[in-house]
Amino acid sequence: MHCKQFNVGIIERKEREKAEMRRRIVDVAIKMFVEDGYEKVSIRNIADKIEYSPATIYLYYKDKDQLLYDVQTEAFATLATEFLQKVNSRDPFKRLEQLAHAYLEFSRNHPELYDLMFIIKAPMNAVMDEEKWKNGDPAYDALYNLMQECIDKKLVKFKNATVGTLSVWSFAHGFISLNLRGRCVKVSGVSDEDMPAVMDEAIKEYLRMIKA
Amino acid sequence: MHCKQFNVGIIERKEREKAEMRRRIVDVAIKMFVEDGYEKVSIRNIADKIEYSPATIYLYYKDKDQLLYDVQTEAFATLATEFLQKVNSRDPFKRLEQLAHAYLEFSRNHPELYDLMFIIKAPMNAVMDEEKWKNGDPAYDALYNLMQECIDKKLVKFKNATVGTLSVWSFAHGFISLNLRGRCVKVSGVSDEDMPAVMDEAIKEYLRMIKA
DNA sequence: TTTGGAAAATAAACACTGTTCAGTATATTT
DNA sequence: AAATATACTGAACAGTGTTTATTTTCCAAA
Repeated sequence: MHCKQFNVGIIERKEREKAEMRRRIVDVAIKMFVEDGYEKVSIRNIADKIEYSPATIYLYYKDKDQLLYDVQTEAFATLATEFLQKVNSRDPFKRLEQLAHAYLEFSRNHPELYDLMFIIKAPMNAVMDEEKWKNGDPAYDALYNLMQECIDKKLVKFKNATVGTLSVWSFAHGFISLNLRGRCVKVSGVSDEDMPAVMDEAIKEYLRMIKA
Repeated sequence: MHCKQFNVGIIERKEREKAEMRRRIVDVAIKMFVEDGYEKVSIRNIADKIEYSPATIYLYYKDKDQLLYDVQTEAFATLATEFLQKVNSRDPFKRLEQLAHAYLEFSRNHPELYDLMFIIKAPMNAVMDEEKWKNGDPAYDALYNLMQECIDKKLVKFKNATVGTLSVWSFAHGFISLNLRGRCVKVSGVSDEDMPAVMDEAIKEYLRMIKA
């Protein structure tokens, strides 16, 4: 109970080491996601790769959901980077098209990350009911602000930015998730190779329709 | 190797009993899905409820995926029934609206079934890569044929029935699945109670947009 | 420099999961 | 009644997330 910690340098190093360990865990987890798929990501597998005991992970994360939440954070950071790179047009509506295209491309290049970000339940269990889910904010806000600008400049038919944002997002997510889960190809008769083209056409058509 | 079964009545009864047992298993499984959620549906839980050993279930189903596939079949039958009841207008475009509404309503009344039908991976593992997924066909065809009729009568903007069908379906599924997975409410600022209204409005707006 | 105590890591266990298999009980045929 | 085929199950295997008691490591005071 008595205060016995005097060396500030050491507690700082300890905190640094704690953060480094969390980084190591998340890095391995995200790598396993991308390389081996969601199924292979177990606490024991992660522990094996970082050469620690499974119990050690629980010294750094309360449970698996909390860990997956941090992995999700990382995945959203990747998406944000790609948005910044690819959404750069002067014309707001063109930026909307670029954003949609970047979103689709991300889902194709990182399907396992997309899963974790938008489909899988687990990481959301780490978010308590009262508090807010912050991971999705930058990506959502990027679309929302763009939508608001398009509405203000009368470039789209939407009157309400929230409805417009959710509509565009849902349209893209619907296609992507149905496809990722094998519901799309296996029922529509569209071949696996042609699916991306169909999706591109549908998105293009949709964006043409919402244009004012 | 020699043919030793002579009593046809008995083998017929055996087949009947086998079918009855499969029914009992599927019925309990679907009941557990609806009542307790996907998470609680384990082979052991099902076995407990039907008062048989877990190993017995494997005499009737190769694995859990095959069982979930049969549960999915049942769920799609429920959806088909609701379609038949609620999609009855003379006007094809109105039928399209009715279909969309019925789809949304189904997802709200049976979220766990919706999950199994359109989101969860497992039941699709039972479908081999070469063969077709038949469960979704009646529902997909209902929308597809309706879409084709609307195109033929120039009631919608779509030129291609497949693109039109997948677009409408994806739009609805996107909203529903983002919402079911807690991605929608926790990022948009829309309250949990207002979400259905926002979805209804968005769908209404979309249907207005695709109208020729 | 040795000792006392805090902090970090772990082995082992618990309660689950899907699945398999050897062995038992039941039903049918010979 | 004996032999055989069918139906069923207990126990085990290999895996999961998680907890706890124990050991190892590390740092500060005596």
